[in-house]
Order: sequence, then C-alpha cells, then structure tokens
Amino acid sequence: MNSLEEVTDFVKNGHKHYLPHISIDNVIFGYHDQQLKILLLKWKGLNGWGLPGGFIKRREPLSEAAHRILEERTSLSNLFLQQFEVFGDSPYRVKERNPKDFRDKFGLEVDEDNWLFERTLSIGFFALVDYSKVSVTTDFFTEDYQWWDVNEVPDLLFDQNEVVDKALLTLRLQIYHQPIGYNLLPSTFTLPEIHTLYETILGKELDQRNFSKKLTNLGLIKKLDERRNIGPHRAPYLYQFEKETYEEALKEGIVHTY
Amino acid sequence: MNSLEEVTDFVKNGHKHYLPHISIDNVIFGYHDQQLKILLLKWKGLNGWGLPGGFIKRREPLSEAAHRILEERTSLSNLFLQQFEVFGDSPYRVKERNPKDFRDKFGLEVDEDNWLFERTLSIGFFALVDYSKVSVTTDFFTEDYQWWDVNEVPDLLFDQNEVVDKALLTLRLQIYHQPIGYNLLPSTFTLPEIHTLYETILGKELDQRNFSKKLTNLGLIKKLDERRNIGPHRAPYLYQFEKETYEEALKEGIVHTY
DNA sequence: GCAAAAGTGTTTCAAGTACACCCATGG
DNA sequence: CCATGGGTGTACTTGAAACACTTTTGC
Repeated sequence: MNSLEEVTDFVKNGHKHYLPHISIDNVIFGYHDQQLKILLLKWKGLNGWGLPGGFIKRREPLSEAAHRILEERTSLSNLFLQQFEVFGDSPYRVKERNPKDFRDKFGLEVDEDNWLFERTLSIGFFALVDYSKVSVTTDFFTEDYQWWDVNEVPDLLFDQNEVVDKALLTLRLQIYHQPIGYNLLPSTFTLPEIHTLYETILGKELDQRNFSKKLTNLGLIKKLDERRNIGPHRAPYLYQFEKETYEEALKEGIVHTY
Repeated sequence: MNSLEEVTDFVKNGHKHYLPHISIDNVIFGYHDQQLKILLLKWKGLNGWGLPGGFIKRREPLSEAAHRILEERTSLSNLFLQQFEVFGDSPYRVKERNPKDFRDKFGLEVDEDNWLFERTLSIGFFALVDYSKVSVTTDFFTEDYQWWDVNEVPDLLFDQNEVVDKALLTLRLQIYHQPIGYNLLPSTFTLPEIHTLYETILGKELDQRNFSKKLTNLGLIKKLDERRNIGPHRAPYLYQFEKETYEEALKEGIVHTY
C-alpha cells in the first residue's frame, strides 16, 4: 500500500474488504548473531514506534490473515506463527479513535464514522525468524523500520508494550514445552549456536553440558560428521534437527525444564 | 432477552450496541458429585445444542463482556474465566450466515445485510464452576439447557465441538501449572474430594498419597482440626486452601507434574 | 606456545513414582 | 464384627543441577 490512490481507497472503502473492529498485531522476534530482537515500524504522523499489523479480509481465515500480514512486511512465508491473546481491555482498546488526528497527521480527509476509527480489538500473534534473512517493507503509513533488542523496546503506540510483554512471556513459557530453533537457525548449526539461542531467548545462562545432553536425549538434534571452520579455534561439529522428532515434539509438547 | 420486542430490537439494532463480527463463546465446566460437565443450551429453531455465548458491547472491555455473558446465564460473578483461543479458520467461521434460515426458524423478518449474518469470529473463554450452585437462565433463542458429561458431548452447532475440545485441552494443560479448585469445591473440603476433582478433570487416576503430599508440600492446602461426618465410615479431615499461596501460584505458575 | 573456543562425565540432590497395610466409623 | 472408605511412610528410580579439565585450531 504505497500510492495515494491505494491508501485513499483503503481508508474510504476498506470496510468493504476487511472486517472492522478486529485487527492483528504481529510480534516478530528476530534472532541473529546472539541477539533477540523485535521488529518495529515507525509510523508517519503518529511519530512513534509500533508493531506491524493489519486487518482480516472478509472471507479470509484468521491464521491465513496473520500469515499474509507477516509476509507483506517480511516476505517470509511458512513461519511458526501463533496467536497468544486478544487485547480488548485497556482504555485504548475500549474507546473510539480520533479522526481529527488522522486528518492532521496524514493529510487525508475522512468522515467521522470512518471504519478505521471505530473501536478495534487486536489479536496478538508472534513469530520467530532469523532476522538476517528478512527484508522489511514499509508503506504509506510507515516511514522506517528497526530491529530492537527485546530488553530495550521503546515506548510504543497505543497499548502495544503490553502486547510485546505478553508475547515475550508466552515465548519463554513455550520454550519449556516446545522445541524452538527451526526457523531461527541455519539448516545445520553448531552446539554453541543453539545453546546461545536458548540462553538469549530465556535471558539466562544454561549449563552447556546439561543442555546438550538434554537436546540429544530428547532426540531433537543429531550430530553430523562435518565441522564448521571458525577461524583460529577448534572446529565445532555441525548438528541438524531431527525433523520427525521435532515435529512430534511440536505437536505433543515436551515435559521438562532446561 | 425474553420478550419479542427485546429480541426484535436486538436483531434490528444490535449492531448499534454491540460490536459485529466478534462473539464470545463460553465453555462452562461444572463439577459436582465427582463429575465434570459442560453447560450446553438447546437452540430453538436450529434444534441443536450449542455453547452459551454473546456479543461485546461497543464500549465494554473484553473480559467484562465475557463475565457479563457468563453471569447472564449462570448468575455467577467473579469466576475464574480465561480466554484460550480465537476461532476464525473453520469454514463456518469464514462464510456469511444465512438470513433465510433465521426467518424460517425464528419467524423474524430480517434484511439480507443484517449484522447477525455477517461473518463472525469467536473468542473462546472457559470457566470453572460448581454446577450445583448454578441456576441457568434461558431466553428467546434457547428453549432448554443441560449439563453434559465432558466425555459425552453431543454434536454441536457450527464449529463448537472444536471449541469445546480446545477448552478441555487447555484446562488439562493448565492444571499442571495453576492451582484449580477454589471455585469448584466448598470452602472446606476433604482430601478425597479434591483428589477426585483432579482425577476427574485429568481423566486419569492419581496416587492418593503422592497427591496429598504434593498439595501439602506446595503449601496450597492446610489441614483443619475438624472432620466431616460421612455416615458409616471413618471421618475424613477437612482442609481449606491457603489463600495467599493459592493466589501466588495462580499468578506465578507452578512447575511440576502430578 | 598461546589464546580462544569446543567437547566431554561424574556426582549429588530433589522429585516423581510405585506400592500395602492399618484405622475409624456406623450399622 | 464387618463393610466401607480414610489415612499414612518408605524404597526406588529418574531427571535436574553442579561442576573442571582436556582438546583443537590458527596465528
């Protein structure tokens, strides 16, 4: 959505194509180089940072909408993407929005009863990606994007800090019950790499020996015969996920701690 | 909503008071006499069983709406009530509904574009109650109610079997991480009572000695000096929940299995 | 040979699981 | 005294946690 015509049509006629009153907010966790980050977009006019989000098409399945919205921004499909909560309690989520702001800030003429300004609940989804593989797209409403460290998320628009906090909490809870890493690591990776990934997501240290025992005992990863050459140090072995065990664990859940 | 005037107004003008496109479905688990049941309503016209549900008022916080809808049916307030998933993927949740059916079945005249017939996502909530304390209310659309054993839920309207299945799954998962029982048991109860409650919810046997050790070690319940007189058998001791520990565990979660 | 990172095993402790007998009560 | 249900303790097994030294590599 880049041209003025497209945007005007979206604002004026969007309610014919999208469901009003419900939006999707995606919390996109990106991992790379031992850092866990979140994708934020800088909104024009509003002059603040917010989550990539969007609306559900009138005949579009919910999860398809979440994937489409994610793909529009990141060009990535087939990701692990999960709904975690509907936000509809905070003061912002109860009141109507203000069309005057919109007119001033975007220079678009809108009616008082435009669909965008009615009360809108938001369904939170989160996804995990390797952010070095992501090329982010901005549009008419957004002028910039940035990956922010999860520990340094700025004040966000609306109630979106709450959304991010809840997503992070859910992710950390989930890591105890489901395998994570398939979308975040290259197809072959080393033990130190996946070890650091888990430490980064959980925000705490994990004993390296116990950690590798755990993953190996669960049968989630298997050692290959190759090693990776990493400069002046001992070459680490490469591993890869055991696809079947991994999928199984995703479905059935794991009962354990790390 | 009982009189014809009220109903007609709801159908015609409901969209002015409620948010269209989103509804709430409550899965109300009721426990009593060693049985875990679910509250279902029999719909007039549609001639099938379904969940008690409703719409969100335009300025009403989401969780308040869920509580209101629950209270309208059960007269119970302040219950443990939790959202667990938004349903928006199944074929029923994608297509529009059919106003012809409605006219035929309820004898109400409605326009093609009436708000009730647009596509509607549903937010699933579940609650836990002692069903002997519940007096259920029906209305214009519902002619009967019944508590159904969770293992004998009939074919439900729309996609609601999926909703019930997911609620039960969530409840069973949750019982491993949160204390349950405060809303389901009298203020004082015996060990066999809470033991059976957990067995019933999980649908499997739990060793009685290990179970009581667990709850006591976690500090969730405390033994009183009284006993309950239960006919021709040894009188069991009464217990009650440790309010502080219980609330703490609700907030923080428990890491354990049973 | 040295700096930097990888790899590897054992012990300890806590928690979960399995298991069976005696006790109390009312009829 | 007997039928029914309540109450209690111990041994075993499993998994989590703590912990340090040797190996490899390129410079």
